[in-house]
Amino acid sequence: MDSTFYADIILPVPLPRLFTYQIPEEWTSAIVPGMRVVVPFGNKKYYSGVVYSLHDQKPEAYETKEIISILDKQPVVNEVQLNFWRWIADYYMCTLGEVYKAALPSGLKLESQTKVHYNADWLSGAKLNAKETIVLDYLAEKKTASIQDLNNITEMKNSLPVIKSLLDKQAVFVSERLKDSYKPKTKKVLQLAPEYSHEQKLQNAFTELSRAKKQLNALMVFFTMIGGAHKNNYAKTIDKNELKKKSGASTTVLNELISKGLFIEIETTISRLDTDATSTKGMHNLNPIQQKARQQIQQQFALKDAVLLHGVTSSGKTEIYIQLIQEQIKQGKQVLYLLPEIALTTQITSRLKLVFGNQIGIYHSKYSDAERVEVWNDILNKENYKVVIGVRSSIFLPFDNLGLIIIDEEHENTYKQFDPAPRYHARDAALVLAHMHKAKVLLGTATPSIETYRNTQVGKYGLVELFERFEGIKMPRIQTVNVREEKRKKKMSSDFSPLLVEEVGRALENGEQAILFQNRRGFSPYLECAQCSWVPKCKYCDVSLTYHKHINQLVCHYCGHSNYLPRTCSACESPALHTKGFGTEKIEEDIRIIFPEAKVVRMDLDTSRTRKSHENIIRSFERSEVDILIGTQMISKGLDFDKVSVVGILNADSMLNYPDFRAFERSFQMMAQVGGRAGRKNKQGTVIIQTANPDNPVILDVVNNNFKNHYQNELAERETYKYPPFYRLIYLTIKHKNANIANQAADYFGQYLRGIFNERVVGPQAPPISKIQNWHIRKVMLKLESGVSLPKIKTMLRSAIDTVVSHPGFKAVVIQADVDPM
DNA sequence: TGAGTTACAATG
DNA sequence: ATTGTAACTCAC
Repeated sequence: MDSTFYADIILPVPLPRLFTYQIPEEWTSAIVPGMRVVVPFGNKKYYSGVVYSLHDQKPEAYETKEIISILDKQPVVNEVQLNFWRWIADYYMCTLGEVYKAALPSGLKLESQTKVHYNADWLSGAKLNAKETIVLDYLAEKKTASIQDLNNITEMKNSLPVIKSLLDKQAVFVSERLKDSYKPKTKKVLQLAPEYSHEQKLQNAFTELSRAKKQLNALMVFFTMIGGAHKNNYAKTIDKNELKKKSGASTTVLNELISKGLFIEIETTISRLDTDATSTKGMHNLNPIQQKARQQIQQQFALKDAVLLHGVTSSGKTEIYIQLIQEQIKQGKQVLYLLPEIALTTQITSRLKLVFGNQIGIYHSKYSDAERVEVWNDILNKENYKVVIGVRSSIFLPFDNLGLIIIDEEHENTYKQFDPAPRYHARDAALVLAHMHKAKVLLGTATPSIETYRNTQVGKYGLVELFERFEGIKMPRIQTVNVREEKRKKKMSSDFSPLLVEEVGRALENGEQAILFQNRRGFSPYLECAQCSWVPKCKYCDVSLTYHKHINQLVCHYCGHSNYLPRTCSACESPALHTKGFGTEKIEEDIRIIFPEAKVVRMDLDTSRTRKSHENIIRSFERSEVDILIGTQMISKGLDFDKVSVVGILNADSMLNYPDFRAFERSFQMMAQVGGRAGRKNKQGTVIIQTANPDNPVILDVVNNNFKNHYQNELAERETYKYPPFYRLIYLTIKHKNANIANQAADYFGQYLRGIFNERVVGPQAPPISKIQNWHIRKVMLKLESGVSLPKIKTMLRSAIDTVVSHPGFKAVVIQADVDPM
């Protein structure tokens, strides 16, 4: 009987198994699944991993290594989370290590950093080349440097070969260090030392300080700050920095007072998160229609685990959410409020803060990592937050008592992570998470996804409808303009139809605002040779480069590589290179010519990279400092502007013609959502859709505001062509740096799969963009009818992938699976 | 001949 | 992913 215990550890590597380590005897009782530990991995690496399970089965095939240290006294990941991680890894065909990487904020993951040290005992005998000399001279002075530093000073992408040769010559040695990248924010406060609360002692102190004028002054200011030299105030603390500012005393002066024993210095951790609001005001009473919807939701929750709230924009969904959240808090439960993107958080957060004060935590990627660690710890320790507003990744927070998950804008595809693995859909994963907590799920949207709506129709989810706009706001009038006709009649001014120009002009006259919507950034300007039609392409990817006017450069939207403008055509050397296509930049330019007086602002990925700039644009639009807002789909997401009377959709066809089975579904959602921005109290808004095909069924459904018809049409199409929700899809991506090997591997893989799955296999095919960052890409699609056993399919698929990538010659082939792709 | 590149196996 | 090693390539 072996009394040694072992732990199976999740490590942040994309390897499909756990790693077993021996637990040092003194820790056998201290260690629990969910704790972080440091373990050696490979020759000289250390990783921090998460304990998945404990057991006493000694592995027979190899010698186990020991756990170096335990980082936590309590688990940072709870049991439900570990089960949830396991589900994600199985369902989305990735490793637990990949889930671990996605789930924990990086502040909770330790990074291993290789440090290079100078060997002082080294006797210079060997000859060194130029680079080696540079590195060694630098180290002789600094003693220690990171690989990063050395890359910088040698101006090499990778200084490792140099370091390796120095290592061989024993001129340097390296060490591994783990650093904890999260540091709590602290502040220093000062307090009067307790012995000075005696009147006499204090008097003496003042006398003694009579010669140290600055110290005396600082002490006086301190007393005014605590509210006077009175016993009741002596225990109060003052922020050291504030005292410094108010008294004008330097740090030395204050430190002198500390060393004399007058002050004691206390270091306290403070929260980076904004927790001023503590009020629980701002609950609005629901109107009768909202009241009824709320009751229906509760009735449905008694029968079903998930309910879809299908409510038009401005129908007051948020107020209903607030009531439901309030109820959960009363029962001592936690609530997760999922939003698709940061654009939405600002408005919703301020609304919810009014009601729930500091019980609200916010979790999204544009927050600093330290802030995210604080949210994580707050929920782990059950401190303040009962409600978390967050994006995709907030499903990984350490909830232990969820009562309700609200998934707002349920149809949004930003809930799906594309790259890297885990390629999970936060909506679908949240439904599983809710099930684990026995919690309810409320899905909310004005334009449900086909999948979700079908679930309501087959009785899996409840359905509550809310088709009345709040406070008598009318639904907008939607019109189409046939741009083909207008072009033929030469009525178009650049990309704007006469009707659109007229309506925007009228809005401006009335002091109202307009939104112009241009679908996706990809529909953007590029350079073309007027003589031979040559178009500059990215040297690493199979895409034409996009022209960015403000930086006067060509940029690849796939790898971000930017190029200066060529002066002549590379094919025929003609200097006649012209910009083609139109993106938001060109629209901005053209609209300024038509309406020179108007204040125009553009919002797309380029202008709102950061949270702040995004908020600034939205805020200045809300404050009516902007007349016309031009944007990509970003602007379609849930923003409620009060003064928007006209919305123009400049080119509806580019979305409809997109080669994807979801093109119609997305077009409907996009047009309906953007259109929903129009309209204000007591006045009907106008939506103008510019298209070459005004009779397209999707456009007609948008014009008639007929979601049900759109759903029926779409459902029929999906069934005929074997797509979700009738069939499940798995995309498989085959990648290799060499186009030939990519082809061969893809063909081999395709045949192998066809042998197992027969006609369910489509491809392999080269995708429209067949090369990204020098990786050649091929795709295979699997269409699985409902009723097949997914776990079995995935096991077979896994072994098929293993067979291909272990085939000689295909060892460097990468095959990635994307389950339920968007 | 040896530095530089590429392929591959192992990681507990 | 990362790292070490074996096999291989290419210019001198």
